[in-house]
Amino acid sequence: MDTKYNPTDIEAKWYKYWLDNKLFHSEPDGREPFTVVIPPPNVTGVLHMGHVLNETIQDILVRRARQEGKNACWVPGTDHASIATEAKVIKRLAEQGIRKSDLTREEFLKHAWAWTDEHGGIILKQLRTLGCSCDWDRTAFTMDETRSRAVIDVFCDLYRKGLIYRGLRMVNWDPERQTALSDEEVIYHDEHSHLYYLKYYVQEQNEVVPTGEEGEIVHKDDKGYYAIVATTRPETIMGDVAMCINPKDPKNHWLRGKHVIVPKVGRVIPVIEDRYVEIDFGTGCLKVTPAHDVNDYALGQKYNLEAIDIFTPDAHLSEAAGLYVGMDRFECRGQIVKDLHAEGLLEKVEDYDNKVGYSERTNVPIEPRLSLQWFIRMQHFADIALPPVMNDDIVFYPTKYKNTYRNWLENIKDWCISRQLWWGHRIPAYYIKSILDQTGAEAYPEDKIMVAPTLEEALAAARKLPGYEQLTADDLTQDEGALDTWFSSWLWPISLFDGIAHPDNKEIQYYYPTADLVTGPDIIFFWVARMIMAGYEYQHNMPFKHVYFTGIVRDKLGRKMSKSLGNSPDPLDLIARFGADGVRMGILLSAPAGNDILYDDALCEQGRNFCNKIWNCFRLVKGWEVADAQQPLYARLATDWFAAKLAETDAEVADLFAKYRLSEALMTIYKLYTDEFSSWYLEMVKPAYGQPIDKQTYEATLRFFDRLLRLLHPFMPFITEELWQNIQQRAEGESIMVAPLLYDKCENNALLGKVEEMKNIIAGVRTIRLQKNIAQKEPLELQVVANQSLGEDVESVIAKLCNLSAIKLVREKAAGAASFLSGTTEFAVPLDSFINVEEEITKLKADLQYQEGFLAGVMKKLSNERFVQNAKAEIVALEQKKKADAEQRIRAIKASLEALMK
RNA sequence: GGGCGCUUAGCUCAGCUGGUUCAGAGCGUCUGCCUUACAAGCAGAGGGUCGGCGGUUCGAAUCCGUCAGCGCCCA
Repeated sequence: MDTKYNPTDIEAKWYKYWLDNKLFHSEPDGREPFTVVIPPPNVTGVLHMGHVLNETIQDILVRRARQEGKNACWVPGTDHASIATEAKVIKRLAEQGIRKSDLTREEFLKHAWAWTDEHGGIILKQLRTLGCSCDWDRTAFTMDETRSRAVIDVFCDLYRKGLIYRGLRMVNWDPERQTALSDEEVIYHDEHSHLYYLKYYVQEQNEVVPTGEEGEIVHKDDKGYYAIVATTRPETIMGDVAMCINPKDPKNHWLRGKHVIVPKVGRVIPVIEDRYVEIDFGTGCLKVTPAHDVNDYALGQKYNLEAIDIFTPDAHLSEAAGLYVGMDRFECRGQIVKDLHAEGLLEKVEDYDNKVGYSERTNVPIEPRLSLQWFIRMQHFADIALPPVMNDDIVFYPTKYKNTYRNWLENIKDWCISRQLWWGHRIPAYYIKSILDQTGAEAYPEDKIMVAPTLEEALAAARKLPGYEQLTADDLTQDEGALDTWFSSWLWPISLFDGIAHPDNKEIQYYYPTADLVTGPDIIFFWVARMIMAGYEYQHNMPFKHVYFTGIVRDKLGRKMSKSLGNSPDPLDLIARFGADGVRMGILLSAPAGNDILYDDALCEQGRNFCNKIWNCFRLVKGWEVADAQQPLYARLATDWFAAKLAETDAEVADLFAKYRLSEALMTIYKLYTDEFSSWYLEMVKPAYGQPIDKQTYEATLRFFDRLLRLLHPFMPFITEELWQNIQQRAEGESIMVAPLLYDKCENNALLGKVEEMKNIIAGVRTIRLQKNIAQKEPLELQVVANQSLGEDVESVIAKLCNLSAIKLVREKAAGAASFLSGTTEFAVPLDSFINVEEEITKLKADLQYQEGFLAGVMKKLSNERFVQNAKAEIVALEQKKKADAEQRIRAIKASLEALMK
């Protein structure tokens, strides 16, 4: 064996072995199922550090479940990411000089599929290098046949149930992609902008009568009376249809019932009154632009105002604006401000910080826009999805996200599910052309929309309408929109098992509900909440039992990883450098659930080093010659002790898994390997150079190794398989992957305590060697100041590890000895020439001072009557024990000091 | 503006149903070692008045209040 572990070839070898033996594949059987569905990455995406974290965690859970004898099934797949993918396709077409508008929908989709075929699945291939044990036979895509069918069926079903409606609403419009977005796809950023104060002259100049009440503010210049409106968006004044004041605002009462003239535009608009207006914002006068602001739209509805849409879909000024036609919205802002200023219509400009919504996908400022879109009524879904999380049928890790979840569901808004895109599932709604031609889509009568999975079914339904019996397919035209990608993702745990079309099929019955979902809290609304809704709606059950929220992977300075910063390492490159096992350990080590992880190469380095450590442990053990000899006392103690230690750790790790504290579980195993197994156990049993080991100890050691490898396997699948295959000859197809965890029950707290004490003594002798600079090969004598010996077995280990010539029980230690305390017992190493009396005295005095201080603290407690009365009996007894121990130690130290000072 | 969370060693975090010599872990740092599995290693050591203040209690990192700083979500 090499002295160093070389992961590259070994990893490729075992991944192929696992695939060849179909070890990832699952079929329903009599075992308990353990299902995980992958959060489908974007089909055209590539592996990044966030995926590494997320998929590693899933793989750990899945592999552990497999070891526990469950029928583990991890279903992989990708989603079509309609906006992102369509954008990429458009960009590529543009490079070829093709515009989307030059193509028909069908032609465009051909390009999109070509792109998908070309890039799709790259990320899934990359997951293999990470060791992910997905059932690749089940790989799915949100736009494949089964998943598409589910989407269309659900749309039709919800429409039939009255839970989907079409309506003219103010939506978040992405002018870049020219599509509506859901509320969740809008990200708000703080922005330093300006508040522009515009002059709106009163139409009825001669009728102005100041009320004279306290607080009234009347504006007048040589052109007459005017009102001032403060706005952040002066470019929208072309859409103004009213000015609104608060009826309780004395500043503006004089404007009641008047009309004002929109500056520059010249339109005369009424002054209306509504308590919605904030009296203290700006001047208390609000311009009302129903077509371009959500709140204004509501006001417009209430007061029956016209909505003038002044923008084109790409956010340029439209003909309806009358002015600045064809100009970009922000360019227009600059220009109109200049013009207003020039005409004396701009009273002043103030700095102002506000929040501006941006498209999550294109990062372009959102334009609120009135348009006809499809929505899902969400109250029903909120009602079915809230209780299971609140009463812990579905458990979130960490639990703090329960609050987030509740807040969202309790303030649920309808979900805009239509997108003006081609790449995605086309909305299965059909309109009758003749009506459409006459009336236009927006006025299309709601009761004459045919929603059906296919054109044929839509036609059949349409023909049942009185007067439409003779309709042909040509008379129907399908809605141009596509559905939000999340409308397919929310069905994922069900549609993966074809549970929408066939809700009672064998697979969905077996695999659903899934066990664990691992995802980021950023998509708790987008995805997690909606899957819960769909789960209860279509399977009448939760989609998963546990949700593990990961943190965000940041760089070591705490910055988000991003392309522009260039601070995101390429996972494949890391795997090449540190091995997949090393990277898995690195990413997991400092990733407690829900906490952001500050990635540092040093973490992967630690992982790689750990692999090397395990490798070398194995090298040592496999290098031993075995002899048919009696097991030495020290080895007997070592094997008994490690069996107990391993059992203890098994329980700890099981507990940590149950709490989803995977990072801590790995750390616990890491310490078991490095501290207990390598540094203590192996050193204890290791035969002298060139000597063989007895058979009994050797076999126990191999058994320990086997158990250790199985325990670690979910975290580091490759190296554990490699070594496990080398512990002994394995049959073809056998794998640690499917080898159950071994639990040799072996509780022995007394033994564990005894060995911990032994370790202290050994550490004490080692410290003396280091301090006195005495080489290990120089034998020493150890004196135990006590009435009772430590026991033959313990002594044999101490003698072995400390290279002692003798361990002697003494009543008084030798003069000129270096001493230390372990527990309440004093130990001494006679040193004669090595001892430095001054140093020893200083050390002992410091120790004495600490012990006396400690005793004083204990005494203070014990002399406090209220403590003795109120505290639990065992607490008081403990303090008394502390007191006795401290007194004993103080006596010992004092005796040593006296001896030294003689 | 509403809500949630965080502040413990140089760094990243655990501990927080109050009481074991409770102030911990990993990494880093320092010291000594190329000891015949591993220098990607071994053996040791140092390091924090648990964000500030106040309160409850016999007893507070842990419970309550308050202030400061940081972060996230929603509007």
